[in-house]
Amino acid sequence: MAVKQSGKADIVDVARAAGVSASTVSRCFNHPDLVNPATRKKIERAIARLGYIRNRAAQAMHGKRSGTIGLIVPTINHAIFAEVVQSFSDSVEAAGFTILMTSHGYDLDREYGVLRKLLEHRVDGIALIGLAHSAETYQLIAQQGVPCVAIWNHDARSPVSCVGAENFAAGAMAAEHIVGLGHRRVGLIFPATAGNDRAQGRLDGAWSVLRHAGLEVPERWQMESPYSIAQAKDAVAGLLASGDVPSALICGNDVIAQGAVYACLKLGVAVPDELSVVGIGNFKGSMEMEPGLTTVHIPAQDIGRIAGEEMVAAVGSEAREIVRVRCDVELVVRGTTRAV
Amino acid sequence: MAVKQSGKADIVDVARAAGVSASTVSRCFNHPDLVNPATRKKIERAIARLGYIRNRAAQAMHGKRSGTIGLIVPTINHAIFAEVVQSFSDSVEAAGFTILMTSHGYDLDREYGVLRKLLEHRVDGIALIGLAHSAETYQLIAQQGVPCVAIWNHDARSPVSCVGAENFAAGAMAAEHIVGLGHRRVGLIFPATAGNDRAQGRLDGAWSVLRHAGLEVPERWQMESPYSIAQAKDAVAGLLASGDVPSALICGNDVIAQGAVYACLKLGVAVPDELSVVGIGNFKGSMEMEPGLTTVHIPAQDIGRIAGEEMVAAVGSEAREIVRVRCDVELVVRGTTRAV
DNA sequence: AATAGTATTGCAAATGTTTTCATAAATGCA
DNA sequence: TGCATTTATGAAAACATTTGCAATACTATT
Repeated sequence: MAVKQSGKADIVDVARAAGVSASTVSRCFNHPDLVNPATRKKIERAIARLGYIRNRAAQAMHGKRSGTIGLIVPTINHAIFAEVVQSFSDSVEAAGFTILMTSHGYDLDREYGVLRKLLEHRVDGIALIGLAHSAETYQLIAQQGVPCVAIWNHDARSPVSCVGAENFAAGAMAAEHIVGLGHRRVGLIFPATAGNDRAQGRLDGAWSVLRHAGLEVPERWQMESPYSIAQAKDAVAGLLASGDVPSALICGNDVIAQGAVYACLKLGVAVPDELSVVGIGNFKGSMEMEPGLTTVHIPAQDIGRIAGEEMVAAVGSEAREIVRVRCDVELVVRGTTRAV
Repeated sequence: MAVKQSGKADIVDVARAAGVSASTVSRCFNHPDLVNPATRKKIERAIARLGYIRNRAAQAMHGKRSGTIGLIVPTINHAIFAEVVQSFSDSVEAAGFTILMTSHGYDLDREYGVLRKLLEHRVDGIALIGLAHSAETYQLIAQQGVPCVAIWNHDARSPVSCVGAENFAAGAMAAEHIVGLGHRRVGLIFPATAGNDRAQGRLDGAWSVLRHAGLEVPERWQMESPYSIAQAKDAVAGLLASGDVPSALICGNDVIAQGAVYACLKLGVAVPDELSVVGIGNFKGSMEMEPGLTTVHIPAQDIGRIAGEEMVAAVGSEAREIVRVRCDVELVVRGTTRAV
């Protein structure tokens, strides 16, 4: 019997080639201990000969797992998400799952749309970034009863499981460091906070500490910049050129901080002697910069790994309890800050 | 009639609720023009009321598209892959596909394994990074007749479609720039080339130009470093500390180049006055560095977008012709190189 | 009014697999 | 040797959907 058109073998072709029934072939995959070692050999040979590849779509129809985890990110085109996505992905792949990934570009309506698509594919679980999502998104997840883990933020009152750091604490820690060094003239540069609860939390944390210390921040020292080196550099260069300059700058993340340091380098402003700069995140490269960036470490790799483990556990169990894991942040003092 | 257990509605529940047959509901999704607008309304209301979500696994069983594209990357934890993955992903998502993503950590055997898994999920197409893959991988793709696009490299004799730049040209361009500036004492720092045809091509290109110019590169100036700022910085710092230093350094990519520049900054070696540094890639941040990095621009975003478009086209057509798109590289001279 | 054509819908078969149940063969024990 | 178990296998139903075909109702044409 000749091989059928290549790439079209199904389970009954294999069964025929091995001289057994389709049931036996199926069992050979799913309960190998129930089939005679001799027949198993025959079947395995037939599989190899025909180049058979199981069809998970057909398996998934039987209420079985699809073997996929849906991952929804704002964008992967950032150092920080790339790192957390990679470790999350490694972690769930180790348990045999594959990642179905989509991005929404910080648009919560698009997020709802891609969530629906993921559910059409019958993902076994959903991972999201952050805890700021639309009511429809949360409702759909609850209604479908699909395991869900929010990555990156910790909140004791989160409506779904979460694994992450407290952004408020991170922002507060950065500000405390600056205040503790005696700075009174402090600038802030953060991204727009709409739909970005990470940034919002950090900013709130920083403000809380600054207010508590009795510091005012004039409007012109409150800057907004997306997570882009180029735009942050421009914004800070503008500030430096104005001549009216704070003695310290708290940045929404390390990318912004890096842009700020480059702006200083370009305009001949000494860091940290004339301006102290603190970032948040401790991204790759922040340590190696010259001078090394003082920042608040957020353990992205741990967060991704733990989130993956929680996801696998949730998919494996029937209970839908909410688990919340807090990963601690930590101040890393390097060369871009000094006492005034 | 009460709603069934939430999240469990199937197409016949919807049909019952709308007072039509399942076929009509199915048609309502797939050939809406064939169903009466009035019935369509009824059905849509029923869908909304029951919170029904189509099951693509069941659709995929009918030889229909699964609506997924498999994407296999060595790692996403690099600026450069993140960028190309993002634009590829945007591009295929615009056509309604979702990305099934896996990584293999530069291990070609694992690559074969994850490819099989992707095929089990009946992806409509496969995207790979680079053209260096195992014979089994290529064979499986050919045998399954699944559309395939290799991203990142261009090669006129590639066994599958490809969209990318010629790494040989990129390496040659970097070397020509250095030679053209009159440098005779040149160092090389590249990652290990096993399983990484991008690096190999660049290195070959650089060597070709250097040899042609009659330059020798002593062993001690041929360094190896992975794509890591930290390790590149260490390696170059070691070189600088040795006292026997070239006048120019050609780096395997911008991450390595950045590490090299930081090493100089740290040890007080002036760039470009004492050492010229050229990178390859033109990553985000390379322009904003101080001094700005001279590098060879590889249009990652274009490559990702075009690869996505080619993928969508290939999935839509029956023909399996190989198409090869070359994206040109370009020298970007900034502040880290000067004539000697 | 008869005919032909078109629009709309339902029935039933098909898709590739898993699983339940039943059957058959082999084994252990008296 | 006969009976009860155990082991190995197959037949058929089930899963959620799509689609070819047939049936019906409606519209236009003569």
